[in-house]
Amino acid sequence: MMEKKISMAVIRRLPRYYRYLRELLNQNITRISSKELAERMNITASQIRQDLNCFGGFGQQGYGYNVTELHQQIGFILGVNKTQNIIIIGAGNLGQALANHAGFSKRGFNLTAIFDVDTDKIGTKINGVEVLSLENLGEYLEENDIKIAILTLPKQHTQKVADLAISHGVHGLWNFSHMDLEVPGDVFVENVHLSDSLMTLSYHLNKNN
Amino acid sequence: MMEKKISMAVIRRLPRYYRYLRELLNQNITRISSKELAERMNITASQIRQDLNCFGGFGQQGYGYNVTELHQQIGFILGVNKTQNIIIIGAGNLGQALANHAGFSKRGFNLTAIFDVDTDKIGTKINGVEVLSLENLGEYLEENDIKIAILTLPKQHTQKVADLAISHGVHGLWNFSHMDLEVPGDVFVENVHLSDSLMTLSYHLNKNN
DNA sequence: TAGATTGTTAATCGATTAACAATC
DNA sequence: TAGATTGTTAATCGATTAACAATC
Repeated sequence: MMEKKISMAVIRRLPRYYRYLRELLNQNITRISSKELAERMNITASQIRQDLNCFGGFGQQGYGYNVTELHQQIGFILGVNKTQNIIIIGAGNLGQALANHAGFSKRGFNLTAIFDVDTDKIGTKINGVEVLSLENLGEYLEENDIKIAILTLPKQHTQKVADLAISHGVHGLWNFSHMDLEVPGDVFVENVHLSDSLMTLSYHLNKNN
Repeated sequence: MMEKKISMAVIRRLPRYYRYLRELLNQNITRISSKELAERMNITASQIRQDLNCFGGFGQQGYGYNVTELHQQIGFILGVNKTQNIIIIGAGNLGQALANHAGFSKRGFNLTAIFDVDTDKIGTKINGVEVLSLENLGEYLEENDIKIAILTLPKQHTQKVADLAISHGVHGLWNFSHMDLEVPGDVFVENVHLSDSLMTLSYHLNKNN
């Protein structure tokens, strides 16, 4: 499928396009030019056309883009057109919040299990999903088709749990631990470093002091 | 303070430097060269020196950087050396999880109140912090020194609540709603679009299909 | 056909890396 | 002093924007 390498900058814009196209569909707008979409998104039309052409010619000269089709194509590129199983490792505040988050299932992510070490939590259900013992993680991954694990556990344990998950077939890690993971080249890590994010905000409020 | 414009790319790396320097301190390492730090962080020494020199010459030729001093300087640049009051607007799953998150107070962020519209929640406490009615938000902001608001409410209401907060002195928004905010030029928005982040991860697992 | 807008090439801009003189 | 490593300038690389021929 891949010909030239797609830059990270482009990839990170795709979900935003997807979001704006969804909004257009909600407003029953079926056709849009790069120029008008650019105005709505506050970027250049040139960037939109360059970005989309990384994946193919989705538009039509003289007409623009068909919103339904473009939305669908980007959904396909992002892999949200199908169901993907995910697990959460770490049933703390954040893990629980993510388990209860409604938005993920809408985008095809199917939470099948939550893992923790706390015996008070093991055996209970969060948002209808069972909490299992971390001891059974390897076994569980062998028996189920899980490519994505959400890491919401204390940072001291994150690397070794990640290693375990990877050794049992997980290829994508959504890492909420406040540290960087080392993984093989064929595993992708998406970091959500909340403290880093908050510090960036703080910087902007304090830069003129 | 500011002379030349600091690029966003540099700013987003600062919390990561801060994190690695903290780690060095924990290991009782008091001195480090850009070369060695670069190896640990998997970036180039050149980039480290360029980044740091945006803010001043923190190093010493022939020696390297004093870890304690550099850590402190970056903390100062990020504004985490002092206490900053923050509020959470929206006491749902995510709002509650953030309220319970221990890490923020460690970096000087002091949660003073949580706002919601749910009468069952108003008057209760989350992690020792009172939940107040959203109706009292404007009044509260007038009476307290709050520069940062965390937005964890349904996206349909986020823009108007943001407008209200801004009109009462809030200058930084940590936006967890799945939408983009429009704000005046002197207000900074840091977005945490979790769905976008998860879709980026999904892309990488599906790109070779 | 004429008008509009894409796909794509070329130009510009900014960020990263390399090189090295300054200096501790 | 000699060795090491910074601060900073120059070179390279990549990403964004502009321009325009292709074409619906």
